[in-house]
Amino acid sequence: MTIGTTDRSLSTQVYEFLRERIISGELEPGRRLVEREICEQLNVSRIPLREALPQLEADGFIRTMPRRGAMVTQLTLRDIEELFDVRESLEVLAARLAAANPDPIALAGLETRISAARSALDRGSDHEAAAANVAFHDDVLAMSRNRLLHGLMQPLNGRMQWLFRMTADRDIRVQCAEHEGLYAAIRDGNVELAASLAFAHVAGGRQPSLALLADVLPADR
Amino acid sequence: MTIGTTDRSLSTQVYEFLRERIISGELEPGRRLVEREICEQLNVSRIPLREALPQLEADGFIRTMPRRGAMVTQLTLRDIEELFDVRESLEVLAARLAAANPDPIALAGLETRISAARSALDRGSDHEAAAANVAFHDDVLAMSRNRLLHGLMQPLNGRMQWLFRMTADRDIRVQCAEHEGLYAAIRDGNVELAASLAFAHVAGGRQPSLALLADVLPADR
DNA sequence: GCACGGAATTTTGTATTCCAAATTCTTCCG
DNA sequence: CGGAAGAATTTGGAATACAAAATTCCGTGC
Repeated sequence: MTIGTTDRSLSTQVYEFLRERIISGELEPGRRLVEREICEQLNVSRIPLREALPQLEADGFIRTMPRRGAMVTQLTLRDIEELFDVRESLEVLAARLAAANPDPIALAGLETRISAARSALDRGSDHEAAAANVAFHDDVLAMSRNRLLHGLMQPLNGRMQWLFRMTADRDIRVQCAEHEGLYAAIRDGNVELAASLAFAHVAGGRQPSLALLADVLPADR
Repeated sequence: MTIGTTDRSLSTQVYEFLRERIISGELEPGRRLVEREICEQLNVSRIPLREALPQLEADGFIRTMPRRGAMVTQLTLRDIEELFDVRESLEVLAARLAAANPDPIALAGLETRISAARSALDRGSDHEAAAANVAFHDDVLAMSRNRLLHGLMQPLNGRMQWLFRMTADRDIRVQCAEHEGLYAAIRDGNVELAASLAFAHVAGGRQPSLALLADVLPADR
């Protein structure tokens, strides 16, 4: 892909380009990002790149060390536990806020996600079902009508995306069922039920994920 | 102040310089940040400045519009409600985690904050007492031993600091009392009590603050 | 053959200069 | 007084330069 033909500032495009490749795993954890390489590949000068890097760092996608450049963040087991704790709290908040404001249009959107996941499941496409489930979460977040919350969660989810890919297929049917329960609670405006279902949903994926990752992750720093 | 004599990268120093001045209110909300001015004032080139700006934006301290530069974030009433919601959730999580791990050294630190606040109060120095109370919150955050949580809360608190200054003196004695209760719950490892006290503590400051701000804040965007 | 030390190379951090495009300011005219 | 044309400012970005730090490479000695 050549950058420069579309809209927005180059810095933003570089940011998005790198973020996508980190989330997708193409730039694997630990990979060093060498400025010259990226500038050459994207055909941009160092200025927009060096504006993109601090953003990526602020969002936790890379770590930079003085005079040693940037590398893709390598999550430790502890990092992931921290992520789960925070995500748990914020997903619960999102569910609570969504249930407090069960807007019909947003509800219809959630329904779409659920039926998409279910039909993908029927067709045997676990991949599509997982994607629909990710979209469901994002929609709940949007439905919370708290832009700050949504903005905070985005990079957290991005950082966990590869983890989702590793582990989400595990119990995708369970996830779909939980989503349907959560949807019903939100639709009915049952704030406390939505909160506890959201909590259970996130918490439920925790131990299995951590167990799966225990041996592939680096030790804590 | 002249930048350049201390350690760390210039970008970081510029970032911190601007952040401090935004938090302190010296750079008031809505103020435009003109690159040339800042570069001249700090005697740095545009490069480190342009690396600092995306960081400030990622942390919510400034907003930038393409081709129109950066300005200090002007919180709307809705922004502040969103902040309260998120802070509520995260402070509760921090209290919960701290109570789950009542480390003696950290507890001693909390005690120090409490007695500092109380003695400042006895001396009639509301200002110092408020500072000690802010430090107390930060210590609880640190005690949660969740670096992600701590990192997320920092800019949120920074953005609300001027609000604290406006409203904190109001019921500083109530705050101290609530802190003491929270401290006891954490010390005793009473996770649920700590959580509900933290919730009440944040939620309690909410309506009074919003009422105070209702007429000075700009309308929602 | 391998560890070690130092030189050569690469990379980052920052400055400077330059330019186009967009925005803002000024000024002049109706 | 309002508005439009032109001037000045400002941002977004490129190219180049260079010192300092880090990394790589290589030759030497063991």
